[in-house]
Amino acid sequence: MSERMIATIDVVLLTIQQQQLSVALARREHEPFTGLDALPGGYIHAETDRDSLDAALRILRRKTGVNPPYLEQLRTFDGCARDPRGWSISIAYFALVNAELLLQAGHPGLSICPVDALRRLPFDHNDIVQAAVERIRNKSQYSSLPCHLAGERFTLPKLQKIYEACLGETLNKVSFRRKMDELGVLEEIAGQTEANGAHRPAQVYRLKAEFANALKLLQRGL
Amino acid sequence: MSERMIATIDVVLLTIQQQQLSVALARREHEPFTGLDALPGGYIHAETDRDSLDAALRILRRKTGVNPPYLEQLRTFDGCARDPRGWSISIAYFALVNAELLLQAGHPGLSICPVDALRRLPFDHNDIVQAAVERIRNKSQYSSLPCHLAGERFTLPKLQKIYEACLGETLNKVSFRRKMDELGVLEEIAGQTEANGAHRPAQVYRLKAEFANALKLLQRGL
DNA sequence: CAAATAGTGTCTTTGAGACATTATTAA
DNA sequence: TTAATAATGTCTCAAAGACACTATTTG
Repeated sequence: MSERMIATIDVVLLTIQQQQLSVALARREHEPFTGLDALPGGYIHAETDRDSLDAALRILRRKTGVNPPYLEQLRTFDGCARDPRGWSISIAYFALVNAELLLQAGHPGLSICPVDALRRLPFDHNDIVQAAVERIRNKSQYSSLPCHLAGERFTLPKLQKIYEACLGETLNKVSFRRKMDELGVLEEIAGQTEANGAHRPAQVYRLKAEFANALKLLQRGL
Repeated sequence: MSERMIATIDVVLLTIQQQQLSVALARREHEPFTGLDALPGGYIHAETDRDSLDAALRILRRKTGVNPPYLEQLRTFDGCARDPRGWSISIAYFALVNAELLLQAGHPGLSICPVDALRRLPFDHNDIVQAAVERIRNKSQYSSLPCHLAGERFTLPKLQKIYEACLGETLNKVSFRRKMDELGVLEEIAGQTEANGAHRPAQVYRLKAEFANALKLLQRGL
């Protein structure tokens, strides 16, 4: 029946490594392109996955070992030209995780590559990564999205570096702090500071519990 | 083979009727839900559609008779619960068209319903419409998107009403005109005005040719 | 001329960025 | 004390909204 299609999931798992926005790649174990690095992906299992979000979580867990604090659908890539096996549908997802968590999982076959230094990937995976980068650039301008890259505890200077890596530009310190204050998603961990050299230590913050799995938006961007 | 799925397209075709953001519905000709109004949709044809965008255009032409000036992917709705036939994938698209063009096509079985007065639709089509409304609300704040609802020629007061219908709020006239000027997508039709009562007639504008099929974005919203 | 909406000038307020100052630490 | 970064106060400039005024039409 021609209406039945190959349906897969691909996940763009982004993280910050050495102040660079980077993407997790998994060595492919199956044909086609066996042995090459590509986005973590796999088939939807209609018997066990309730929906594609479920499938994306399962695939991420299996291929990267992490349960990301942020996961949303990116968009669907499809057509007759993107897969040598023929007409295919890939529902692409977009996930964020702290780099330490990802390295801690230490999954075999996994690598992390800065998005600006990405080589040619199989299928249309370069297009998918590009769409994810556009999405994070866009949302970083007016939301708390990059906070999910920061891990459990972080200082404002570190968070600003993360925002800057996401946006690909430096930010005004005063404006950045005003915006974080306006967003209202952070809370001070009273009394806890982080020393980082011969100078005043920085206050440590965390995401308020109610925003751990939600985004907060600004009326006006950064 | 369990990885082969039912794959369909659904299109949210939006228009403005009586200053209200409205959605085109088509009477269903096939099971399930035969005879009920639902989003125009159909199967992807792997033999003839190069990709899902192609399929969306074909389906729109067949079910509504129009070739919309704006069409983009919305997102994919999927899972075991949304279709009585079982696990399914619907790649949803989002289209804009001028109401006159749509009525001119006069396609049988087609109706137009304000999104705020929408009754219960089959499948998860209410969710899909809601996602489309969120998308247009969002993009109307900082882009030329609503211009594609305005038809060939229009005055600035009419365009402002269209933006207001999209956003669901009234706008400041001076700010709106400054933003339209800043966008730079409009051109005056020299000498052409439109009278509309016992008062000064309004200048007629059109979209510049280079923006007929493109969006222009603002740094800051309206 | 009166009434109505189109279109524009300008003032006020808000908010973003620049710059400067204070705070706190290690050497 | 010095050097370095954290944190904050404040000034300047740009842009959004409010308001008022002019323009042009019909009755």
